[in-house]
Parts: sequence; structure tokens; C-alpha cells
Amino acid sequence: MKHAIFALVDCNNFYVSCERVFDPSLRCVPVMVLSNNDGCIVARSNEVKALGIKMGEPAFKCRDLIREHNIRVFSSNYTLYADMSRRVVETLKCFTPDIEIYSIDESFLLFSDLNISDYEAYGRNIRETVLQWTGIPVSIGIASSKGLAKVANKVAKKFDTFGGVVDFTKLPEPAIDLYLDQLELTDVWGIGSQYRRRLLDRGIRSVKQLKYSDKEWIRELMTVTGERCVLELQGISCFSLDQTPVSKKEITSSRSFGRAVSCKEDMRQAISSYVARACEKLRAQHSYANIIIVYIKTNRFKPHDRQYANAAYMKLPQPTASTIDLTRYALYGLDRIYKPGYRYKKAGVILEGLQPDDYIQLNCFIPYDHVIRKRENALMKAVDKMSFKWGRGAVFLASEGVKKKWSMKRSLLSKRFTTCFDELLEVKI
DNA sequence: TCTGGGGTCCTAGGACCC
DNA sequence: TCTGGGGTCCTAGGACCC
Repeated sequence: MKHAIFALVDCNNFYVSCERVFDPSLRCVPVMVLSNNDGCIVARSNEVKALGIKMGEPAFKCRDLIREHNIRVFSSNYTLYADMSRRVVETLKCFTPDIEIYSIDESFLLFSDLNISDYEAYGRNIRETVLQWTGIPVSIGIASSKGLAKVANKVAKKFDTFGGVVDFTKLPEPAIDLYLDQLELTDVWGIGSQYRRRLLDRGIRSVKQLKYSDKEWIRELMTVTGERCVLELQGISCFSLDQTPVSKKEITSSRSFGRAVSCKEDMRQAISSYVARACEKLRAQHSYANIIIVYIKTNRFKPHDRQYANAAYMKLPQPTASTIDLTRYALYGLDRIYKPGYRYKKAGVILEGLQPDDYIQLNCFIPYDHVIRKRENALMKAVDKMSFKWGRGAVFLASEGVKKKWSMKRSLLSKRFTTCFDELLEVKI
């Protein structure tokens, strides 16, 4: 069998790049994109990174730097980013049928089954095409394992000299090790802050050292996950290309509130809305759920506020995908845990016990009404159809509320240039 | 005033079974 | 005076990812 060769295509500073495509005044100036509620920094242009501003930093802590350096700041525009992501993937599909969409801004491509001799040249072609067709700059790492392709990608980003494409299959081992020596431990797929600490405590400081560590010893320190890390760094592939989207094992919908909620009716509306979102996802993957968890919590960053957090776990007698059914349980759960007198900051629902909707496990002690279930399914289908045609919110349960005082803050939102006729790019002559 | 959201995998330990 | 061994399933917690 032929040795597998993977390429990891990663969009550079993806959200920032999306904003830049539609506003040339953003090029070459510092730009950042914030998380929901305009809370944390989730994307930074290179200019912002150079200022030492960290990923995930709360925006309010950087207020002075933002003013001082005239940083252009945006709320997350997921409608725009999701559509741009789709365009990038469509472009990549022109280069290989073997593609795994790993996240909104990353895809793995399998190169080894293609009839090409020069992977690096092919990578450059991909990079130029994606830039030309979508306006999004990408970096590409090529290697014999997914983990090493990720590392190659980091190298491409870190060292300008490569022009965005690094092909480890071309380099001799000592040359690769030279780069591994200059990377952070957390640049490795699977090493986060905790494992980094553990490794540092034991004298492992560079990725190169990690690569040549004793596998048994690493396994003891970091379980099999760590052992796989080491193997992948050595170019031994432990993960294959995953092309079929597997159905989720749990589905979550949660949000922090734009401002604290201390009224039960508002909380009921929020929970109802989250259930509706979660159920949409549930039906989209053709599943039923038989467990629903509702949780609420106060703001842990405010030590002077009275703190409270609780969750209600409910096992349903029958699995269902009906928003109406699940909302009823969720609100019942909320009744159990809601305590007045607190300032709540966040709430959410989780659906578990997911199973395919064409094969459900019934409960022999509880009668199953096929007629009602059939009607419910038809109703939900109609709801989903209307949402697709006229947009989310075209039809909803009254319990979701109309005003939504608690909804999230997004005061710096750009337009939905590619998905909404009212917000198309305007060109002035 | 202001700190995101949505996931997965692995392990240990308890309950339970024969 | 004396209390096994092996297995599965479930859950909580910890780690990671983007």
C-alpha cells in the first residue's frame, strides 16, 4: 500500500480575512473579531498578534491598546464566515475528492491517491486558486501524518520564507527536526496548557524532544492520546481521513446573556429558544434524543455577586425530536432549579441519548402513540421547511418570546455580504 | 460596565451481574 | 475466622480541539 500523504489547508486569521475581503480599508491595519456578546478576542490579524494581544483575551482588558493602535474591531458575523468557509471548501474540492472538513477554517486533503509527483507545487496551486476565487489566504502543511501536516502548517505560518506552503515529505529528517526544535509544545495537535506544564516539569521543552521521547513513558504521562502525538510526530499515521460526517453524540445550545437575567420569564424565553436551536440541529442529523439537561449559572467573574449554578437532568420516557415535547420538559426542569434573586449570566440545554430517528427504542411500559408521533413529525418538518425558506424565526413557539431583552450583544457587526440581498456590497462610482 | 460556544476522547471508580 | 474474579455499563472529571 502506498504511504498516505496528508495536506492541511488552514485559512489565515480566518474571521479577520473574511472581513477584509469586503472592506479593503482593513488591509495592512490591525483588525480583530470578538466572540458572542463582544466578549473575548477570537481572531486577530498579524498586526494585532504583533502587539502581543492573546487569543481568548477579554476585549475590555485591551481597551487601551485598541484605542492607542486604532484597532478595527468586529462582532462575530457567523453567517458571513460560514458562507465564506463553504466557498473555500468548494474550491478545495476541485483539487481532490478526498477531503475532510475539520473545522470552519481547516480541511485535510489526501494527496497520496492523486497522480502527482510534486506535492509542494500542487499545494502552491491550491493556495493561489483559493486566494483568487475566494479572497481568503491559506497556509498549507504537507506530511505523512495528520499531526505532522498540522506541524508543517505551523511552520508555514511561522516562517515567511516558505510562502505559505511547507512540504515535509521533501525535507530530510534532520531538516524537519530543526524546525520542530523552534516550535512551542502547544503547537502540537493534542498538547494543551496542562500537558505542556507536565512536559516542562519533566524537562521536555521542544517538539523535537517530544518526538524522540519514550513512548511508554509518554503514555503514562498523557495516556494514549500522548502516545499517538509522538507517533504522529514521527510521521507514523494514527488517524485516517474522516470524510463521512458522523452524527453528534450530544447537542448543545447555550449562550451568555447580553445583560444579566434576573426575571424568570426572560429565563423561560431563553431556555425555549435554546431548545428550539438544539432541536433544529437534532432533526438535521436525523436523530431523536431521550435525555435533556437544562443548566443556569450566575457570573463567576463577579465574586461579589451571590453565586448559584444548577442543572436539571431529565430522562424522557420516549425519545423524541419534537421541539414542543422537549420544550415542555426543559421548562419543567427550569422550574426545578430556578431560584429568584440571582443575576444569571448564562444558560443552556444539552440533548443526549441521541439515536437514529428511523430506529427508536420503545419503552414497553409506556404506550407509544403512533398517530400523535406522526402528526408531530409532520409539524416539525413543516417548521423546518419554513425556517429554511424564510429564515430562522419565521415561525416559533410563543414561549421563546418576542422582545428577547436577554439576547446577545453584537454592536460591531459587519454586513452579511454574501447571503442577504439587503446587505450586498455597495460600489460607489 | 465588560470574560464565547460547541464539541470529542480517555480514564477511574462505582454499581451490578454471574 | 472467614469475603473472588472477571466482565459490562454508566458517570464524572479532566484533558483536548477550533
